[in-house]
Amino acid sequence: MAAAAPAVASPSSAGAEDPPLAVAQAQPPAPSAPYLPPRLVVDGAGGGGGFGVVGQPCRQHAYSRKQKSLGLLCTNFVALYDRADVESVGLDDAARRLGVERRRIYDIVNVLESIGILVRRAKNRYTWIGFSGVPAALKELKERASREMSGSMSPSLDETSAFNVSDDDDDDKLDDADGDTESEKLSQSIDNPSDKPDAPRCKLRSDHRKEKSLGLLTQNFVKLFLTMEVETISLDEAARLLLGEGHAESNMRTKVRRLYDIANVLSSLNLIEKTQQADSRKPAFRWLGKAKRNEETTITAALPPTKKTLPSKRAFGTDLTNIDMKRSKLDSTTENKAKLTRDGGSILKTLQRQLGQGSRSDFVYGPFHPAGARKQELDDHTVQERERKSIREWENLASSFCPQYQNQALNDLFGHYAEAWKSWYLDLTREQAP
DNA sequence: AGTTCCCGCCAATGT
DNA sequence: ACATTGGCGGGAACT
Repeated sequence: MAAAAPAVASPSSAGAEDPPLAVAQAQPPAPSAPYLPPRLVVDGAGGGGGFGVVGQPCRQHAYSRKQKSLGLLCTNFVALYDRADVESVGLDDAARRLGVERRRIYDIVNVLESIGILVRRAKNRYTWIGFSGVPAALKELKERASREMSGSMSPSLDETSAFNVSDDDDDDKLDDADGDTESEKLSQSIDNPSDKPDAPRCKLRSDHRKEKSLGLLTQNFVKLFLTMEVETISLDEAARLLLGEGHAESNMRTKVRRLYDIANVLSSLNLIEKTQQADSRKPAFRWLGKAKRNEETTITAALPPTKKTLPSKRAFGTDLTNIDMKRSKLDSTTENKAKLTRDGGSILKTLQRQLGQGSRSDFVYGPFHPAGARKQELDDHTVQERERKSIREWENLASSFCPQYQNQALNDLFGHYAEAWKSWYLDLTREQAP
């Protein structure tokens, strides 16, 4: 069953009343092409240091997993749906538009939901909340975390004595008034495999699944950042912490794999950033969503506002599709994508216009791993300052970045995103420091 | 050689 | 029974 291209067998291709996401849909002038993805984001990639100039798919690529990365997909996903007029997201629609298989969408959606950006409404249907939902979700997570932590736990020591993968959690969905989705939660309590002999009935058997869900893992991962004071965690540590001590090696490996996935999307959302552990050169992640302990009362949004670079020109990553290409398959049709690349700008244009074009927003929301830039930076002045400084980096980056792929679409979000953050901060401060 | 992590099989779940 | 969801880990791309 080679499911090469995403089956186009979709009833509502044109979507009679599909959401107006079609912003970037510019009928590709290729009626002959089988499915032809609308756009693609061609991340600089350039592997091996060839990302010299902007969006220009270096000659024919081979495969490049970077173009298929979850992070990129997430970026595109957000760019595609984060609009004022979007309220519903259909899985099939997303998959089709982004040119990926369904499975991938589930990954994205699951973590986005755990962060409050989405809520499941029904089968195949999600409601788009947007970044404005993040603060509340994080707050919730933090509270829950500290709550469950205060119980019986020694400082700086492992938590739950769970032997299995089970861990904390007391989930309770995203706040939000009104009775929305089935606020399923359940505090499982898996234990020995050989079930409980005389357990009345609170067994919750088969809920193992949920415990290992990406969404939960994401929340727990985030909790780590929100609670611990160390501001850089390696996936190894995270896995170790999230898993009990009961290491399983193979278990760890799997967990780490998942964490990579999560980290990638969180990175694309700019909630975390990849760095190196203070002293040990080990790669690790740092939380960017400022929310830890009491910090200055300033609202310093998670993303450094300052800097209004944005060269006014160049508008890249506008594509919303991940090319479809099998792992190791040099397809000659590859050259097609080159063509697709240009023409970008539609969304951007639109956005700019509705944003009051011209750099009104200060800062490029998503300089996701600007490949070269970041690397160089690290290399340059070996990052050592363990604390703050992230801001600095941003500025730095902002002024020296190579805009390959800057998703301007997100600029717009920044507005209410910051706003949300702000209120969140005040809220927090008020409540924990009367 | 080690790290990162995409891909998609196929088992739970849902309808 | 068919459709959705989504663990899970092999193994390839990328350091």
